Amino acid sequence: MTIDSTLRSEIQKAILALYNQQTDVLQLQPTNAEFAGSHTLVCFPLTRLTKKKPEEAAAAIGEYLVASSAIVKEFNVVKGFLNLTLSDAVWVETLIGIYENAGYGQLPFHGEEIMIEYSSPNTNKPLHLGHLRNNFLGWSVAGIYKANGYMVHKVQIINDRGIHICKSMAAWKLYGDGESPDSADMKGDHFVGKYYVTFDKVYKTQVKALMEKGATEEDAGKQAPIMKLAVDMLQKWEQKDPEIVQLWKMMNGWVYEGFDATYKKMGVDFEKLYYESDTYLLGREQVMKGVDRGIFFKKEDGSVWVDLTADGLDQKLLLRSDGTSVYMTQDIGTAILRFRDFPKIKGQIYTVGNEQEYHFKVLFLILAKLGYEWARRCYHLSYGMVDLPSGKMKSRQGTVVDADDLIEEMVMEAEKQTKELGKLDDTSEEQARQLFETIGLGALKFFLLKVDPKKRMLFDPNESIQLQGFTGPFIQYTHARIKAILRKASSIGIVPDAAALSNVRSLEPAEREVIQVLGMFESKIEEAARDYSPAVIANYVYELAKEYNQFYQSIPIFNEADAAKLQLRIALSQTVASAIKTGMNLLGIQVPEKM
RNA sequence: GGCUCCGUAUUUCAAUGGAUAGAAUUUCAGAUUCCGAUUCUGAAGAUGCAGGUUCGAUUCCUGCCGGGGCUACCA
Repeated sequence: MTIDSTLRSEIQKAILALYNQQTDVLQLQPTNAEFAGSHTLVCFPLTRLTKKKPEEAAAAIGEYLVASSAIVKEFNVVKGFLNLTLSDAVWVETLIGIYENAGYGQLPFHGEEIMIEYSSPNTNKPLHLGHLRNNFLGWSVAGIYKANGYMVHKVQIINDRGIHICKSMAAWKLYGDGESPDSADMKGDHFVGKYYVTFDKVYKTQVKALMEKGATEEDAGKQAPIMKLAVDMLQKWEQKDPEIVQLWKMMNGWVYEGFDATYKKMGVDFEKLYYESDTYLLGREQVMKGVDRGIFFKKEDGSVWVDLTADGLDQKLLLRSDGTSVYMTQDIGTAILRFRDFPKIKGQIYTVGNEQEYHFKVLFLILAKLGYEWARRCYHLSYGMVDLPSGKMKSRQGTVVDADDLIEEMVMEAEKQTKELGKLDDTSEEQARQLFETIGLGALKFFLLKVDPKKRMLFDPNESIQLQGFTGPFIQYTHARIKAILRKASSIGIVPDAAALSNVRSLEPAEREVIQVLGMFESKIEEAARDYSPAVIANYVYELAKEYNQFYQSIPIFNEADAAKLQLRIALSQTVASAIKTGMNLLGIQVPEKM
């Protein structure tokens, strides 16, 4: 029973007693700092029930609560707002409850399973900044669902098939000269990406040359020899030409090796990988069946379409006139395959950028038309783009921020700034290196996760490694400092004990405030799942750390003669530390014991 | 053009229809016995424009202005 829900039922009792009315829509919110109290009941909406002015009703309810409820100590009324002050015993009890609950912040498995897809890059070039937002977001939402008691299956779809990889293949075949990532001393994904760039350059020169000879831009695009080679490779691949399949496997293999290294650094993982090359045929089969059942229709040229005009959308292509599949086709197949593989999942979450909102709207509609009732429990976790100060990232213009480079830079910057502070006396080389990674990655993850996923955001590489303010390292530091306090406490033999704590009768305001924030943790985890938003957790953990720092600053923890009070402060510190740790872990961020 | 998302301090982000719109950053002024100055306190500074709905609007509705995205037999 949380304080909020207890208080709600007390207020309901009061309204029933005073006005003989039932209501479960009470507007309860935290009290503004300028007024006394911790909880505020907004009384304007109650006028209909009470038939009184808000101020009068507020005063009456306040008086009733103080007289009859054990938890409400005082009240004051400002306009229609009823500010309530709770008794300190309630706060102490709350703290003890959290302190003794080892599983705080983690609900037990309640039987529901859910699948989350994230990452899902193309296999023709390395991961960039946008992928980082995707990966951190997906991984974190998975963690948040787990904390809410779900069994979560993390998957991704690898877009290993299609013209994009054939472009890299074509360029490598023409200019690669048998080179491999090893011989070039490059990461596999960067190596393949290099040939994708080569393709683009050559292609542009060829198009330009053809246009100078009088071809239209469209024709030139199709006629360029290197493009013809890529298209030819794609067709041969579809016909399972052994040589092409071999080349395709080799180049994708290089990319996977590179991706794996990056995933490891990012700290993300997957339970199962789906490959487009494995699912597009199932998609095609399903589409054909849909045609037979009259859900889709075939045009004269043999292409297959779905008509969504009744749903306010357009007609959408599902199979090309030559019978080959498109993006939508394989996504249909993938979705169906996943529900076959994991029959118990209640739904799927797709972590994909918001430029594909239309695609997923269509996909879910199609799946529903095909009769899959789970289609309405598929959700597109759509996130905004990451912009740079120079504007939008464009791979063709080389204005992308490479994921590997960025992580490397963040770690180096963390090292530089930590060394400037010069507090690494007793740590080994290995520990120090680990710490720099923890701080660098922590800063990066926190920076990308603290913003509401739905919104586009700005990433300034120069400013991203802040150690102060609303940042990951600030919170990491707060945790490390609490740990130092706890080490000292245990060295002088202070061990909190619930029975002793419950003897504490009065609290300092700063202590009350920390406990109040602490008490909101579980509701924040629920909220984060409901909104698919790690930003909720990031904001909460920051608030908690800030609140603790104020407490730390205003109250000398070890200058307390009263043993029970001292224990309470240590219990408080310990509880905050573990809440910070749990919260940060939901964001995929480690918190060091020392830093 | 149609559909859709977004416009908040210098800047980057907050704000279930609630009180004097919060943080961080920047600048200036201060604090610190205990555990660790990556901390804390104070000051300055904002809702694109015009209407509407109501006790109350950053939030909901309409229009305008400005920006992004989608609107492929690409993925």
